[in-house]
Amino acid sequence: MEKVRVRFAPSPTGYLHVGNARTALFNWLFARKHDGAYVLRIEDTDAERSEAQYETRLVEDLRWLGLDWDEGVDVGGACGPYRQSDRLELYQRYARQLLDDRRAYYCFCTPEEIEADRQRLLAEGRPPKYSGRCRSIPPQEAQRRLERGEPSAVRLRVPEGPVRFRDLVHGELEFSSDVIGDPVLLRSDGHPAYNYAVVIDDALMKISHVIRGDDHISNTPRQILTYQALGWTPPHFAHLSTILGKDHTRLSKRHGATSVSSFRDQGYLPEALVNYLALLGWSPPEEGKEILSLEQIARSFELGKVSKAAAVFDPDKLNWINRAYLKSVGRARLAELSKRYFCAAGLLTPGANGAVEDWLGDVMDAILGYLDRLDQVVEKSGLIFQFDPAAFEPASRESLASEEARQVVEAFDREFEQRDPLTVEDYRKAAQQVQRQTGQKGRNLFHPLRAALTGAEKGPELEKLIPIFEKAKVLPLPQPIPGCRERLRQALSLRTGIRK
RNA sequence: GGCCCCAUCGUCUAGUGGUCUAGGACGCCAGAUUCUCAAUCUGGUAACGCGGGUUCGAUCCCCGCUGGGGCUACCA
Repeated sequence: MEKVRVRFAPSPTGYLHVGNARTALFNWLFARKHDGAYVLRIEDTDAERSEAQYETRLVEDLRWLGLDWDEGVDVGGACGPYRQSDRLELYQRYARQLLDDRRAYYCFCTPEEIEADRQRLLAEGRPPKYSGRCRSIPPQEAQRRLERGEPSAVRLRVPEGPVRFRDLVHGELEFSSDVIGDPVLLRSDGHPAYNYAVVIDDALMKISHVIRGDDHISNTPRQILTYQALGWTPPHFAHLSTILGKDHTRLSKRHGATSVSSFRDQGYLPEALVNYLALLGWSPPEEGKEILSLEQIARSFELGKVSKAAAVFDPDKLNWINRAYLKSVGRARLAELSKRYFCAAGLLTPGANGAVEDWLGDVMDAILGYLDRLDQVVEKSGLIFQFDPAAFEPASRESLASEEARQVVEAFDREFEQRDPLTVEDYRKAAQQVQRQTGQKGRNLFHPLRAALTGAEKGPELEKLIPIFEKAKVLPLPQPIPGCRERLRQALSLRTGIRK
């Protein structure tokens, strides 16, 4: 079997979008599955819209996702250059060949003429294809006009007859060539048109399978015709369905953040994003097992099993997958990853030391169950970083106002006094003591303690919170966090205040 | 307008001419657990767009319709 070579060929006209990321992913998976090569090519022939900074972002985003490439921009390779703007002479060379073979011709039509033709055809209710006006200009005349400096484009002479191809996800596809006007190969500024450049690049880079978005289906016949005119064998094609937003229109900024970098900023893990994207249009062979690594997915990936229908992007499912990964990454990495969010909120200093990071691990462990994304850490850890009896929830104030609750809290305070800092074991012993002393148990025992410690009715387990509060006492934090006894004392004085 | 693509629970999907009383996952609901909430576990809810064919029999094959999406550039 021929060597599998696939490519991802984005144009650097903006940030990497999740839709494109999925295309990149499926190419990567296919290459991995077949032990082939994955090429990254930059399609920057549209100088007006392309920007170098976007290429850098693209490379960063792809790397972050873990979709490494074997050849291409940034890594080099045998089929370079990998940036279309560096391949201009190649496009010229093959255009000349096509011209010499009379498979292509010079077109001197002005943009105004073409637009006028288009409008007329449209008005007549006919397909707006190129008229073919310059098709039969004799070579000598074309040469003369060229020498006179007349601006000209190069067009492919499209032959009669249908164009057929077999798409790896859609099956047999057929197009009538009489709706295809002679496409421009080279623009009058000498730059190649997209549909021409891809052909030259894919052929020269020996791409075996072109896997791309299904918005390219109708471009495919043109490209196949170009391969044929050059006497080359077209690659295999596979067209992936579009990703839609909740309203079933193409996923775009209107649906919120859609760039890969924005997902990173929100605190999605790359393995989660990529896992979710793979599930959009492809399903794992084993039912019920959807949390899979790139390697696991690559092993069972098949283009033929990819869905033809457009898929709606579902943030809920992405969140579920992200939660699954957040739970599995381990406290050290979690602390490391969450640091930037705490720093941004001023709760931590960037140079935080090992003890602080270790403590942060405890914090993350406590709030993990509440997180979809890492950018929620500050919000979800509010009751750890903020302690203000004046801001206690009304329900907590109320429950602390009872005599029973006051006794429980005071008893805890006495028990805690003997240990500093308090450990989970100390706390457990204290709870037993308090239970014995006050006769309170269960909810009546723990709830007043929770209310006094956090001022809230709900939150992480006390066994997790207590060591966090205690350890925080000695940490160099920008905003000090009171320990348990301090909290109890303040809560008790608050209650007294209310009574008066 | 023309051409093209697509159509199973709310969403992602499995599935095949009869075994489908249509499977899984997310979501949602309920129960279990817990000091509380979250997490977790268990259970439940929910779909073959419509109309014609073909066939002994269609979710699965064909046609039409409807709906959605795309292309229709000297953009990519």
